[in-house]
Amino acid sequence: MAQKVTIRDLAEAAGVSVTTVSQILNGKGDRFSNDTRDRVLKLQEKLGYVPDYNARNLIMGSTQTIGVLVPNLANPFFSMFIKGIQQVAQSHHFVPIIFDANQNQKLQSMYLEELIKRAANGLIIASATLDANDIDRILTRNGIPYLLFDQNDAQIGDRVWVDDYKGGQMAANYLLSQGHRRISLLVGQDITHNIQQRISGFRAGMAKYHLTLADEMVVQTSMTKLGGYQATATVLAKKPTAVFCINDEMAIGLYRGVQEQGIKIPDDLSIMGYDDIDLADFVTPKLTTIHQPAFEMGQVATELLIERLNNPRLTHQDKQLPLELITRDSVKLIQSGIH
Amino acid sequence: MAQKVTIRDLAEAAGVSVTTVSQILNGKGDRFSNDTRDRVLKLQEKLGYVPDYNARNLIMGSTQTIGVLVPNLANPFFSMFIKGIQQVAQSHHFVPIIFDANQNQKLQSMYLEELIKRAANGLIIASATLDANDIDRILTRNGIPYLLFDQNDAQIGDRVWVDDYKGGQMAANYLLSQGHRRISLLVGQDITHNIQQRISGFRAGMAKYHLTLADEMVVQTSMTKLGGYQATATVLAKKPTAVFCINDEMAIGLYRGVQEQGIKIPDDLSIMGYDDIDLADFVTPKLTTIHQPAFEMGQVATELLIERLNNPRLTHQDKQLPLELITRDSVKLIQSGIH
DNA sequence: TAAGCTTGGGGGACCGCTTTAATATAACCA
DNA sequence: TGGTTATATTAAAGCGGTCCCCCAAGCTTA
Repeated sequence: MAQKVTIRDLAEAAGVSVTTVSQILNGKGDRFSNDTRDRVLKLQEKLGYVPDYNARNLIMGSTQTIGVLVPNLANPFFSMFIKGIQQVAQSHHFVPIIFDANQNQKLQSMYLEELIKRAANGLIIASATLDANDIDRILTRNGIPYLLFDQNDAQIGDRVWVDDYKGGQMAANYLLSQGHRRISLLVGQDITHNIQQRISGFRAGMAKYHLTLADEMVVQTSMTKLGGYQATATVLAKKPTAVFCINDEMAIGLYRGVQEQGIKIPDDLSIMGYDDIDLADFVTPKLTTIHQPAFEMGQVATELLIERLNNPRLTHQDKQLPLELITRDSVKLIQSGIH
Repeated sequence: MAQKVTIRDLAEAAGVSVTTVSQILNGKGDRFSNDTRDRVLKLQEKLGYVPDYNARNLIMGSTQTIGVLVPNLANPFFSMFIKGIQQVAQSHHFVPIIFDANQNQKLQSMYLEELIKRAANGLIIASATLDANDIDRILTRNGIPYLLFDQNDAQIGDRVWVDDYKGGQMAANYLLSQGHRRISLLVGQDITHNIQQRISGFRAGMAKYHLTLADEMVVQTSMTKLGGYQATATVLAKKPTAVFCINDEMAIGLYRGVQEQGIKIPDDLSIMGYDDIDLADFVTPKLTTIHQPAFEMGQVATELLIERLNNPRLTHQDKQLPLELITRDSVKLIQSGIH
């Protein structure tokens, strides 16, 4: 490879000073003659000069980088979330660095450090296992603005959220309106704040019907397809008429387990999910679920963060996005004596 | 935020010179007394000193960064691929910067430039729409090693691949062995080299049975679930007994379209996919497909690239990974007079 | 005609770090 | 005792940029 061309090379070639080149290339060249300006620009093209990223950032103090931490890239919800991030980051000339922390505590800390090292301007963190206060401590110490996602309890950092409590209620209402009374709840291992909200909302929804969700009706497993599948027997043992899965992935896993037993959805068992990943529309039967606007959430999260980057002394930002019940084919209307 | 702590602050606090601190922190501190070393290390912890990334890279000339370009993050195949990349990158102290080019030509070029600007040490490119020669020209001009993926025609850059030709054959063989003769092929819009191989292999497989794949039996659509779904009518119109989808995503889309018509898989129609994304095991009926080791491919790709980074004058690297037929429930054994 | 603008351009400090080469002291050996 | 070597530490030269501030020459203007 040819030796890298520096600003000094370019200056020399153009017969001007380094200052002149720098100014012109940074759009501050009004005070130079057209002649000089053209010459520099032409020569830049010709020599293929690209300002050294590190040198530039060193002095500018910004990397135009946003760090992103998600628990699982393979979950379509997060794929969409990331796509949203990428889109608006790009339009603001930021670059997202994405880490899949794999729900692994240690890895997350590592990545967090890596992002700090790399002087990310801001962070978007969707972490189940990192403690919000830990994050806050380490990040504010380093003066890095961030936005917490999927973990909205702590009143720190900015926030983009959906009303999970209401989402839980919506799910309950719908299931109950379809006549279901014996409902099982399928949840993950570590209950983040937002999930907790969903559950509470669901409970509240049942309470309105003067029903309570017995503890024995909630079963825990990992929040993946496999987790849902593995929980099949346990769920079935509860003899529910419907099960509300705390995310679509698990619902899809449960689909398989249930269908393997020859049980028909929704005739023998109704299943409801949460997230509305693209897949929900492609399984058989199509999954009834609560739609979370993952892509928009990514967009808004990034917008808020960049907003704060531009204006550090903004007060706490908070944006809520709407949830929506998507009724498809996985929940059956059953007879019910009540109501 | 407290002013960022620099190496000078730390040096002063420890009562030693900047050099000393630098050396100790970079593991070259053998020549200093234990006393000094401990003092510096302790103080680093206490002050929370993190070396400035840009300053460091400026002088070191390396960013420890690998750029990754994929066509679609939401495709589970690429999610897994990326997970593989992340894993080995991490273990070699590299950080992947991932871009989802969204099958958009312009975006891809933009991202490529961005990656060059950011002085990525090397690139892994899975691009359908960028011309291999263009990539090569721009990248070698900048002296950046790279590895092309899913586009193996060009004999440039390193290469990790599976034998798609054989994969196509395997699919054909299996379908034919199950008695299918009237087979439709569902492919994408832009046929990359590897896909072309799959198709050729498939054709060759049929040829062995003295059959030919009529052009009218191949239908094109976009390589997504939605694409598969939208192709339903066209596919059905061909009246095949089986259809081979060039990737699993399309197969799953087709599943839905077909099932909406009340057509039973595999009883009325057999469907076969390619990739073996995790989902293949969770749809109903479970999808018979050809397994591509996405995760391993990500791992190997990264290993090869890092290998080259460490040793630029390596000869062309080439690694082949095995394909595997995964028979599940979406292909039916039908009566056949032949064989 | 001297002071003051305007126009076009350059010198050089500095960003935070690594590394080379040099210095100072202590220890060892014959 | 003087020379050699080992031990412990540092001064200073950059890396490739940006930007503050100064400079020179030609024109006005009162």
